[in-house]
Amino acid sequence: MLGFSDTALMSLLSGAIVEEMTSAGHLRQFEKGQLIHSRGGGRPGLSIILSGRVRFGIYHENGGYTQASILGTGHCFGEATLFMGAPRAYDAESFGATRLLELPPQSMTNLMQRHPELSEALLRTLTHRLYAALDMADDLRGASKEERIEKHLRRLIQMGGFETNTLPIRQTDLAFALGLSRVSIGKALDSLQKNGLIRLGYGEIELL
Amino acid sequence: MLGFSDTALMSLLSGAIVEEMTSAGHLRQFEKGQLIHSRGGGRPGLSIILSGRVRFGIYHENGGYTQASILGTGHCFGEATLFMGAPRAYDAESFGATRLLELPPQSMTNLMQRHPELSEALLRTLTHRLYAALDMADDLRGASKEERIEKHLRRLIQMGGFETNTLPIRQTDLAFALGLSRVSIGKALDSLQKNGLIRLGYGEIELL
DNA sequence: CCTTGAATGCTAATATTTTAGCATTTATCC
DNA sequence: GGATAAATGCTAAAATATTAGCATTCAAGG
Repeated sequence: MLGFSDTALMSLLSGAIVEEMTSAGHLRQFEKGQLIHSRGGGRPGLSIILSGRVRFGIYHENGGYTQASILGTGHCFGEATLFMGAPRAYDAESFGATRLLELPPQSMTNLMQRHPELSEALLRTLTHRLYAALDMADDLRGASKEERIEKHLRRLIQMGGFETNTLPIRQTDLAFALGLSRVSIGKALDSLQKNGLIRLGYGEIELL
Repeated sequence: MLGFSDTALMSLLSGAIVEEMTSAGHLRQFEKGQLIHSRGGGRPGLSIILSGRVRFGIYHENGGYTQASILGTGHCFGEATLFMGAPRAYDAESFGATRLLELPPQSMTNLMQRHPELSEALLRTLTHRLYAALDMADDLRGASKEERIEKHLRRLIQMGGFETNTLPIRQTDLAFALGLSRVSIGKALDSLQKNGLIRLGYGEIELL
């Protein structure tokens, strides 16, 4: 399971189940920057990222964009459509060339009934995701700008499964993601760079 | 299942399973304001709130307190100790007279293997909690003070299972929970009250 | 009903953040 | 290598939030 984050669904499943899921689901391929589904709509089902990365966020009517998170290879999404019957909460788009395994609700119910291991793996990933979200909320209200940025970058690397520590992210995205203005982010990034914690590039940030 | 939030674990389980869980677990009783477990420690296991309410937060060394959330009757907590092997993330204390059903990890594994329904119910609650947390994070970065306060109060009522819309909460707690100063919270509450959305009391806030 | 501690209300100086604008740098495409 | 669009850097005024202090109101217990 090379390159997977160890909290990703796929790294918690045995090869036998993965095979069975592969034959039960169906494959979708995306090139860089294609829309996977829109907020509010989308077919229900669980999607598993076989390769690549998916970026979640909201495209606003005024043209702005709020990035919520990035999930990398091995992670799944769409749990809310399965377990809450909810529509898609975010716009999702491929962040690079991406292959998805899509499992309709029926297949998932079927698989979970025959394999308690699958339910357990889902419980583990969701618990990890829940605590990551709670941690993020804690940061948003408690931590300083600099701490918030550093933690956010670490989370992106962790969940996005980036091999290197260089993230392809604009300061504008960071600003939206952390609820601050670009000027504030700029100052904080500057101070982080001066302390040797990060290196700033054009459209990218490296965590040292 | 009267009085339960419909996203609570107990409202998703059949009577048969509840009975079996009751005999497998063991009961703990608390009076108002007793410590249930401390952040960083705690025995592993799933706790289910049979009656009452539990308040989660962090007591700081400097004497301050940061309230994270309140869970009401029917909800469970401690998933992280089961599914992540993590220590307790928050200090937990009974918010009123409270009865807990505690299930050690072994019993839970056992029960989940024999009852796929239990796993599914857990998946549902956790998904709900995850999206509530993501929603909270969205609010923290995007929304105005007033919106943040209103949404936070609604979440407290929803998750805490308060029958009435009157929450026993101090403005100081709200300030900590939302990462703002008491002065800011005071102003925002004042404006909300003037718009007829809330009613302020001494140590309590009513959502209208 | 009086006392006491806790919670809220209020204020002004200080600090921080945003806004809006323009300048500069960078990567890409011809 | 020149043109172009996108991203970052920078600035100062305006808006907003925090801090710290004290005054006031409230609830509970004697």
